[in-house]
Amino acid sequence: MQERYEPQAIEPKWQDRWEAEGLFAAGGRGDGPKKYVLEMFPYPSGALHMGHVRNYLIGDVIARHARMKGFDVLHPMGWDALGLPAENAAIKDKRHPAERTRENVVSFKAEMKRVGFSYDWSREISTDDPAYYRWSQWFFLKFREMGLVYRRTAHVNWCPGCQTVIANEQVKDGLCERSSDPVVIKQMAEWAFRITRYSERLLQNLDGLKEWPEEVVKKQRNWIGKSEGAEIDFAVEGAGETIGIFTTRADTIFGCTYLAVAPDHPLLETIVPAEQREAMQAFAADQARKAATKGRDEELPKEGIDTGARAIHPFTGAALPIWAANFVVSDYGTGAVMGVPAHDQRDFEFATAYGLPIVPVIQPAGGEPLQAPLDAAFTEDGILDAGSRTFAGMSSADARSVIAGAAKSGGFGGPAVTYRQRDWGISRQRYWGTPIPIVYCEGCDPEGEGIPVPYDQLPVELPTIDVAAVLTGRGEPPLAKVPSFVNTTCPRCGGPARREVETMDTFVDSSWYFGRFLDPKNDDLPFSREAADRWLPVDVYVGGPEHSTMHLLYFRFWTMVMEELGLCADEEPVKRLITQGIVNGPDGRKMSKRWGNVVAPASIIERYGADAARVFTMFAGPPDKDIQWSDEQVEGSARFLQRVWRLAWKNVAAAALPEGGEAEGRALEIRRSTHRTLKRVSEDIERLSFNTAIARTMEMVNFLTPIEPANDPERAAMAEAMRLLAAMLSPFAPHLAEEVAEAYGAKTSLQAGTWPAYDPSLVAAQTLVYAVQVNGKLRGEVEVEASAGEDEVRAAAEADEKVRAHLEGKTIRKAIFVKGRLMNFVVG
RNA sequence: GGGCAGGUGGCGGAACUGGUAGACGCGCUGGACUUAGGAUCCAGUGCUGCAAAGCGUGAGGGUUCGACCCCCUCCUUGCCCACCA
Repeated sequence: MQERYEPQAIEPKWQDRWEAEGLFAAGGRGDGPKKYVLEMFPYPSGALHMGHVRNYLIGDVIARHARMKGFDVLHPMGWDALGLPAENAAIKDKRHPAERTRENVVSFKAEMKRVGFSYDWSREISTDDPAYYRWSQWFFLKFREMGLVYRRTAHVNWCPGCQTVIANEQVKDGLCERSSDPVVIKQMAEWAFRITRYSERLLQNLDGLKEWPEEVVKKQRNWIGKSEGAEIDFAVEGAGETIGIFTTRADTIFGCTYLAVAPDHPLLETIVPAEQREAMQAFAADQARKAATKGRDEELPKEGIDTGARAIHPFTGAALPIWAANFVVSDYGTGAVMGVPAHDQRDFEFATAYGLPIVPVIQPAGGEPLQAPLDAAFTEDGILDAGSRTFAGMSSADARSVIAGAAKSGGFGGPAVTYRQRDWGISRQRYWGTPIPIVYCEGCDPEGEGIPVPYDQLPVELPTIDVAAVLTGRGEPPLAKVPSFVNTTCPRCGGPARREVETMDTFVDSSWYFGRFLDPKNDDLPFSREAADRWLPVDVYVGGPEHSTMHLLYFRFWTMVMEELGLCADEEPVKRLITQGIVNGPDGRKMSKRWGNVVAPASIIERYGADAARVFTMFAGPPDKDIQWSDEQVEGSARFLQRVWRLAWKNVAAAALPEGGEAEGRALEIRRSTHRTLKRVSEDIERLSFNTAIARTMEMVNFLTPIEPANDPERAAMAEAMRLLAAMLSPFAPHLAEEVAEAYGAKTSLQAGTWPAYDPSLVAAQTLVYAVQVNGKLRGEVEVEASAGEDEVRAAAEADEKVRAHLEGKTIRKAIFVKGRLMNFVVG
């Protein structure tokens, strides 16, 4: 240890030493307790930004602390390398995405190392490595065997900017989340995963995710969107067909005066009378166009067209018009609704616009009967009136189940559940993704269902390409322009065949990467069962809350399937989830190039050192809250570390003194302060309150700074304080901590050492300060022996002058005593 | 339109289970040391007030001996979803 604190000198030194000693390698502690600490792996863009730093730091603090607590810690890092940003960059500067990715990884890794993250780099993975995506393809094939993959023609979100299909989850306010281009709806064939088969399980299991933020659980619940109601089938007059509708308000069915179906409802082709067909098609095309061009928050005016077909009301036998309407969406429920204008606001507006009858059948319970004509729908529950015939007099709640039951026994429907969640379309018309392991053979697969590439032919590798010729960002998918890739032989008949030219959504790659870290070199399986049993589930997962409904839902789904495949024992991937807040710029806006308020970690490290950057980031606020960058606060953190250093330097001669021995007087005070701090820091770290943990150490340093030890017990107490302080600070400021610990005699890295235990006898207080209130207002404080009971505290309180003044001439009606806290006199 | 999370000094934030609101840091004020100090150390710093005291956690109400914390109404900021039947 030298007199001056020079982070630029000590930080690389320790980083090299950690690496040389292999301190962060997982699996070195036998069968002891394990901890798998994971942060959402990044797309390796050019430079690390503060948001990354914060994300990884939260994990790093937890990992470092866990190692000191004796856990065998798995803390890996890898690269979510495939995907649009890399491909778009490649198009822009005509370089192969793989090249750029390699470069970025190198610089990203170097920057990460400079921050002092404690990763086990021997497990590094990258999704663009064929040895990795081979297993994504393997999963695709397994999923297909399990009936979880299918080809569908669907309305897809097409981003003209990205020239590809994007998932619902990737559309924000009608714009592509990535490029901000307005998304258009297109009809396309695509591969999809049947995630909806797991909707109920994904929903049910949420109750078990006790250590997930409520916010994320609620978002997922919302996203899955379970809705319980009834499906009712209406016969179409003279067509031999029925239209099923889904409703949550079966109690209102007698108020149904029309049916409304989505403009693109498949049944329309068969039920629309010939003379109406042309108008129908024009309407559907018009609506498709309007839907595609509508703005973000825009709600289109309700439009519809009478199809000319008629449906028979299953309870009344009445013939109801079937309308095609733009407010009915084809991919929710059955794509058709019953129009009950009196009791549904949307139906009301539609009926009003087109002059359809409005028939109230529910009356407010105990209120005034509804007056015709209504000026708005009555949407609350009530009592069924005479219009509901045999169901009249029932409450809405009762009627819902009774009517659903009646539909069931009548053979025209019954209780039904619908989910808002849709299947997961994974086809992307891009190059830089995992190739879908399918070939098409006209000879033996004329239907074009796709023939799986045999497992022993995996991986289907991305071909090397001429970037300028293939990545044009226009036209058919890039891989279609690579004949050597497209043309192949059919694995089934040996004849000529064409490869699938679409690639997979990158969310596929990130759905199971946490498993590959367990066993990154495995050639037989994505990972071995043995490794899974040792390390899964992930104990702590850290990432942004923006992944609540995409990644975090997909990888829960994936884990359920992996469990079914026997790859792992748990069907949930993560025990504890931490969603970290954003790092805003000094101006309070989200750091982004757009605002020019980005702070590069490298510049901070150069100026103040990585430890200062780390301490600032952890001290600025709790992990899940947004924090604001502040140059002054960073300086404050640097200043704190300087103070620690000076304190350690000043007392370093005491390092040679033997530890322990009876302390009294000031030596005892020093020891008390140290152990009390240790207790609180330990507790704060356990509950992830890193900002307050750091505040505790600051308090301790403030207490110790003015002390000039005058004798050996005091000096020894000071040395102990420094040793424990180094341990406490090491998750946050690991480099400085190592340097201090070494100066005070540590023979091994703190990471190899143990988290210190506090001495309970030094933590217990001798005296306590009680607050004394009169009628709930603070009037004084009294200090008493810690063992003092109510009577003693009361006596001391009543003896206090200020308190006495407020009790003067009043009767104490009640005295409330809270042990260790306060005494409250209620007077009158 | 629906859902979720927030609103505490000049600023970032503490207060973990209803028990002394403002820990810790920044900033500011004064002092010490110094050729100097943007270094360091010491003291102070919620508001009003000379003081006694009073007032204070977005606003208003309620429960309680006691409310930043629980309940109701409202305002406001941010995020997410959205013709979802």
